Amino acid sequence: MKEFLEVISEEMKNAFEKAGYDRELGRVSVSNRPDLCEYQCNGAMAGAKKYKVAPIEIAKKVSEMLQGSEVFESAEAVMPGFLNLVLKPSFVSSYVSKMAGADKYGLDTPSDKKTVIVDYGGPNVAKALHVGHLRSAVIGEAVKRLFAFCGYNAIGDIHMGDWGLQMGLVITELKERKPDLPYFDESYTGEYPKEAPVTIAELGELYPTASSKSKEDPAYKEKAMEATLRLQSGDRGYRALWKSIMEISVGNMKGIYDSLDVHFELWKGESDVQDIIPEMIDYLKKNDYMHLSEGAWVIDVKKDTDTKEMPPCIVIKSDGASLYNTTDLATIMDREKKYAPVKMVYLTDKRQDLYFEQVFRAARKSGLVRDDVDLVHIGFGTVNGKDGHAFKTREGGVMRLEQLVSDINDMTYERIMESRQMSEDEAKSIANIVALAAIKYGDLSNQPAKDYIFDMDKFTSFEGDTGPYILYTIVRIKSILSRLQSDGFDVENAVVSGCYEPTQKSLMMQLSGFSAMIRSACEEIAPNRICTFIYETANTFNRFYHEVKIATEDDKAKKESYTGLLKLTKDILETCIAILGFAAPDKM
RNA sequence: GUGUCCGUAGCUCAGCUGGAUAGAGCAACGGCCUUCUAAGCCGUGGGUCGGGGGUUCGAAUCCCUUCGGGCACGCCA
Repeated sequence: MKEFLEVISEEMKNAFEKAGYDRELGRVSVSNRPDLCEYQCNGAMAGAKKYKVAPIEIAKKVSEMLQGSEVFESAEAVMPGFLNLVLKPSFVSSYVSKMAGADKYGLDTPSDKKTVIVDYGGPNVAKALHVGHLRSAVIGEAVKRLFAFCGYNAIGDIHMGDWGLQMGLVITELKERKPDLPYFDESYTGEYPKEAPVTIAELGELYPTASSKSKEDPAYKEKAMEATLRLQSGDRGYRALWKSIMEISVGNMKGIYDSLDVHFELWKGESDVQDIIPEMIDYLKKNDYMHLSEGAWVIDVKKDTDTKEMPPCIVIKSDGASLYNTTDLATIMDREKKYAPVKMVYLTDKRQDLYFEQVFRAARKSGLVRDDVDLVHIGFGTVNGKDGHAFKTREGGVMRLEQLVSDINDMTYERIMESRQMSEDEAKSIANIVALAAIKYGDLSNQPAKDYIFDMDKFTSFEGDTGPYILYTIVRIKSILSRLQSDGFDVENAVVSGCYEPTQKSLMMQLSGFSAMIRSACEEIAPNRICTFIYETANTFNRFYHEVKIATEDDKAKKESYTGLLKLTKDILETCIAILGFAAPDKM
């Protein structure tokens, strides 16, 4: 289905053509002066020079061509050459009515499903999830769902850090504490215990301890590196221990990601590509993509057009070990072979911008991906506290993700109990839904690349541009619909048939922008656009809500059309928040 | 030093490919609940869009320059 602005522009372009001007001048946009008109066209001014005519003359002529238009109620030419447009209510309502009946509310999707891989989450197996992991999870999940909605086969990969020095550190520290474990007994040939040697709480504490020890004590660090090497070279006991640690760690992560309604199709990590690294290295060497520099194997990624310094991409360190770059390149190669995606999207901290630029260039140059595969890095900003510095707990420690979610849940629960009457259980379950909306909307409504301030009080205050406000609006709609239902009104078959009120027309025009908004959000990988759209939609709806009483409307035709619009508004809002990764309760 | 992102109301932020009086939210103040959830709606006050040049009929938006800040810059991830 054609986008709303396209349909309108088409009408305008025809008028330009009929008036003897280039039809491309007829592009219509939403008015930035809502007090004057609904839509506007500035083409007359753009064309003035070309035709050596005063813009107002062009505008006037075009305006004449639009007399009797089915689309425009009025198209007024005003100085210096604007075309101020007001739409026919009948045109608006017929478009909206078609939208309501169309698949995905009229969004066109490609007939063949192309694959997009979204690489997000990126947790470190040895470390507890903290606030820093929030953005990657929240934005990544939204981006993945957005691609899926737009007709792609979207695959989310968590890409865990499960193979590096951090594992060696954890193993070393564990060995110090529990040297009698069978994993450390080289002569042991039996089955290793099913039960993990550490609890998740211990694990969370093991890494920080080991990490600080290794910074102070070179001998300790040496041991950790040895342990890492031993693990990587396949020591039976170490592998079994690693597997055991992985299991509890992954189990724990799943729980936390589930609580955020974040789900991955692939639980891959650095360890998964170990087997193909030799093959890749071989390929890179054979084809001379790699050369030795200062003892390390590197791929030169400098381009003549570069105005900045571009260090080479190091693939093998001078001590012969692999690193982050190695596994990332191998992962690209692996994904290319297994999924042949058209796009790979990475969500990490923006500090890794240069790093990904290097990796992408290296992958391209060496032909690890086809030329037309789009490799994009979405670097996001930091989550800060009110003081503008990295978000911390009250005590000044690192805020764990679990803690953060549970704090927001509690605050939300209290807020509900303050102003609503319901059972404790009901309030708790609603609190979880609302809290998730608060967290995710609070994050997603910001541009990904910008740092933002995670203000607990603001996020749980539920006023203004917040997730809860959006949910509240949806709940209001649900409430009317259920009232209509219980009044015996045929909600199910109600359709948008006519337009009677200004606020109703505004709401229809707002909803009409849905598919264009989704398309641009997807093209630019900007979930914040969806937030802006639903916020505007909620505002527009609430104005309509206050203006028009639906349940008590006597006119049957009006009531039906209102109800149809109500349903569409609810469906579109719910579709949007589902893409963003949260949902609305039935009441709140 | 090189590169990169940013600087918009007291605070937090929108402003899409340049367009007519720069928008929201919070905070402040004033209205609106016997009628579909007041977590809402309506209204008031508040900004030389960091500064200076330039391009243009027209600039928060594009170009240059300058000041201020964040971040990154070969063997970490």
